[in-house]
Amino acid sequence: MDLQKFVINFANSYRKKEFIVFSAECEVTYSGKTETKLSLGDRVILLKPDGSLQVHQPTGNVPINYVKEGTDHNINLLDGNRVIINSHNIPQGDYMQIIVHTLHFFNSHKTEDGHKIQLTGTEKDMSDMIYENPTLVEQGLKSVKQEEQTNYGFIDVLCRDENNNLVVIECKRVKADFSAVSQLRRYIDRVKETKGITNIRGILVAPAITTNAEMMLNDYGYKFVAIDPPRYLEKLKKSQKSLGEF
Amino acid sequence: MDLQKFVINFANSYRKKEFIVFSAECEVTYSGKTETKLSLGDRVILLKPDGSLQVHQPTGNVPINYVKEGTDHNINLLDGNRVIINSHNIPQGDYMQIIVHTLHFFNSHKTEDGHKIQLTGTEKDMSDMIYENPTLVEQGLKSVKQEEQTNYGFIDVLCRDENNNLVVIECKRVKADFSAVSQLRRYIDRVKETKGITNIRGILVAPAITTNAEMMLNDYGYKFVAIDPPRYLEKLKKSQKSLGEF
DNA sequence: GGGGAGAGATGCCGC
DNA sequence: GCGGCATTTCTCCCC
Repeated sequence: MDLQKFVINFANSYRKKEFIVFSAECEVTYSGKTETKLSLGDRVILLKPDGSLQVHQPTGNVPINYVKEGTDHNINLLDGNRVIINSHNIPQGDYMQIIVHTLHFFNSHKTEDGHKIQLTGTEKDMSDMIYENPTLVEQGLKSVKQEEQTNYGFIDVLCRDENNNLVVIECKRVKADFSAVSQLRRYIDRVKETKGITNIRGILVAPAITTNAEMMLNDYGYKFVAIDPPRYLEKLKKSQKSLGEF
Repeated sequence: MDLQKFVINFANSYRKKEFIVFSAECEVTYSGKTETKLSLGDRVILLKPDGSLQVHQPTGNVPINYVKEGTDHNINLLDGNRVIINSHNIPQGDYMQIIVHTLHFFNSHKTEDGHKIQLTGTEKDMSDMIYENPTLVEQGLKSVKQEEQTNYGFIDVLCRDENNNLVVIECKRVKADFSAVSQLRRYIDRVKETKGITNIRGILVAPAITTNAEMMLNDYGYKFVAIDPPRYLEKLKKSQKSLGEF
């Protein structure tokens, strides 16, 4: 497909809100939240029906450049042998420019997909599990409230221990770091202040914790309990079962 | 292209490490860090030369499903009218399965792109600007050190004020929130402890701060100074200039 | 490779 | 829309 035909096809497909996919040797500049410049190379470009556009290099999980949904796009022949695509998103303050030198392929088509993804094994699942069964965390623990709102953010799970101390529990589905400990401390500070109580404990629940974060946690007098998110428990059970079967 | 030809072309292109792009009505399941299920719909799929694969719905800036670089892929006819692609990444513990019902288009090609993106206007640029010119933040401020390491993380800029107090400065390139305040507090706590001093102040520098975060900041006795990242300053100057010209 | 923190983070939900 | 926060975050840098 020559560049003139590319311009016409692109414009038609864009007007019809089709999913446009093409590959080209191109340069990209972006101006908005920052300024970026990407010199000539081969990239695959997706322009979705919602107006979002992504530029993909041959490596990496994320687009090297992009504009969000609701962006307006404009295509023109720049001279005999180049094409320029200007993309504006006024509310976002974003502007992107692609200069196409060579087109490798072009495709566009109507798409139908109303489905949402179903996902399990999130932090919320972990919080639910602990709220339902707080003794997983500590003997004698009783759940009080989930997602308790404070002015300093919300607490994953609030419990009482067997000595009737309030216990603030913060869950992380991956290895806990400094910011998790800071978050826990922030909630405890706030509860101490608003409820005017001092017999309050903090527990950080995660599959693991970094060494330094654990030291900080200990400095603050809080506790770490290692628990995997629900999905990992299932996986573990299955693998143990399989091992048994062999 | 019929499904049998799709399987053959896919396998050939994959072996040659070409950039594969296709669109299909398909189902996707993923098992790894979580478990996901996505039922039948139209998606565009990218398989890059590095082994990473992404599934894109017609909307959104990010892939709905993906596996990272270094993943192994396997394609087969499932029965007369479906194709199954199995993707494994053993080190990551990831497994993905795509069942293709209808193929909309297929393309693959060699790509060349060794270029890295150039980017300006980051938090580091902001930190540099403040280190070079600390009086932007406060009259009489003198820079001491950039990226001072503490056991609780590193400090963006360390200064002394005109009364010889140590001043810890934390920069954010976007509106500051609770976690920025928590971060500042963590560093100050640590400096107080390790250096055994109490005449230490905290300043949070950002273009803006949320109301609640500012209350928390005030509770802790720290200070907020509104400064835009370098690029925004330029932008502001330009827009003021333009206004003057009209 | 782990730890720590930024990112043009993105996306989701709540108010 | 802002706020608060998780994310299969991803990416980079430093130890």
